[in-house]
Amino acid sequence: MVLKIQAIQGFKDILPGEAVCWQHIEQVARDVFHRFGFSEIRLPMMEETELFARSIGQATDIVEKEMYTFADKGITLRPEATASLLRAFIEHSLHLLQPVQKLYTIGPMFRHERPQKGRLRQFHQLDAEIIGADEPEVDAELIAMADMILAELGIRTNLEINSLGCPVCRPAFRQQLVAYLRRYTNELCPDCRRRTGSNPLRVLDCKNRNCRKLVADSPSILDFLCPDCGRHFEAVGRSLERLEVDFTVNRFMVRGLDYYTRTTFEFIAADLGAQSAVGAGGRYDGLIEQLGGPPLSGIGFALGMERLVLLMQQQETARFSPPVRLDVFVAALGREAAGHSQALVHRLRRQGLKAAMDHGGRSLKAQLKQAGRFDARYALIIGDNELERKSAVLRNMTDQQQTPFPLNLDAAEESRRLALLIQPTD
RNA sequence: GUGGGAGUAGCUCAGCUGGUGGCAGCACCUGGUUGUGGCCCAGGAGGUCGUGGGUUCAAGUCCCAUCUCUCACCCCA
Repeated sequence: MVLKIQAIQGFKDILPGEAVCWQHIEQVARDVFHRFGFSEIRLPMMEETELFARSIGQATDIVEKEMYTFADKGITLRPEATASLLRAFIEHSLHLLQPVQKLYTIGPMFRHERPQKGRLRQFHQLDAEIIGADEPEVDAELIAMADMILAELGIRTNLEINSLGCPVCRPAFRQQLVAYLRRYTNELCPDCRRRTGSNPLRVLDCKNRNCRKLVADSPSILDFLCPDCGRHFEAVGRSLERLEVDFTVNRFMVRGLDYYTRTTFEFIAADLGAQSAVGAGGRYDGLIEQLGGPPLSGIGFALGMERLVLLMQQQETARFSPPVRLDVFVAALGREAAGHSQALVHRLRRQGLKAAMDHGGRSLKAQLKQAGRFDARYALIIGDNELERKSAVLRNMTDQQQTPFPLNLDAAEESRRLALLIQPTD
């Protein structure tokens, strides 16, 4: 070996065994999205750097130090999906097509963070957004959709919701909170001392025990909500109850991105280590206008696919069906039989069957072993003997029953007969 | 960016206080069955013990450096 090349830090291969889990998750998610009337939108993975700076927030860690930016070209690998989606929404004036747009997108995001459990530098999200509606019932419906995806994957989580208020009421709260924190500056952890100045809301969800204790008696954002925000938050709760979605209100929950307003929520999972949020989102009224679009409000969420996979592997309730089995494995013995088999396998595939064979000229024993590895339902054994006698052996791999299969037909008829005999399940 | 833990076969790992790399398990290949998978039995293949330096008669084992992985802080899906 000249030089050992491996995947770069924080980037991971998803091997076949795990990929079936990913396929399952995507399939379930798409199905639920479609049930809720969402349409897929596919977006580029790079945008002008400016887009993220303006949406996520200039002062956030993401923009400040975690973005993969090609400085000379002024472009950046997207660290999240919402900004790109809104850019596309605005660019193509999608609001003119219908007043309320429900969109979802699935794909990789990039952040230059230190990898740990449930956190990678390239990670994947299921992202959904509702644009053009600000009714609290819409918030509830979107949250209920995420809840349904998790439920159908068999993943157990706790849903926490909060309201971050709006530009009318948040400044007053922020001011009061800072005033409160200033009184305890000496007792706060160093990080929180820093946060008090830069992002005081972040102190509310500090993990430090002492900070938690101090913050327990801090002013509550919920007491500061303006009448509109207060009514909105109450209604979201009532609506979630109608939809039978369990939740708890957590006034200490804050979100990292600057654009969030009003409703925010997180789906928390045990078994995920420190990165316990498997999904999260919130409302972002005002953001679209801020990006140069029409004055429309919006709300969205993202589910972390790596975290979903982790939970699927760890929670016994989360299961998915194994990969589909091969319908038939053709075991050929001898050159002539191999040629005949290859043509047959090809015709079977044209008919929609999952068929395979081995081209190594290996022993029957080895070939049947391989059929077993494919979890083939049937094996068709064709040797030069069989060609001569015009009769192959069809072996049911489950019950080991073997029946003769006539080879004295024309090619098309032969594959049709076989297809009929083994009755593929899908 | 800051800490802790770990790197021995494709995978999971033994290897005690330095003394020849493991009949180890799984997986793989071959044979037991002149052409019949899974179970069993026998055999085989597979390693510069992450890398570089040092101590020593002798290093997988001790020391230093470095790389990688991992968990946590931070941040967040």
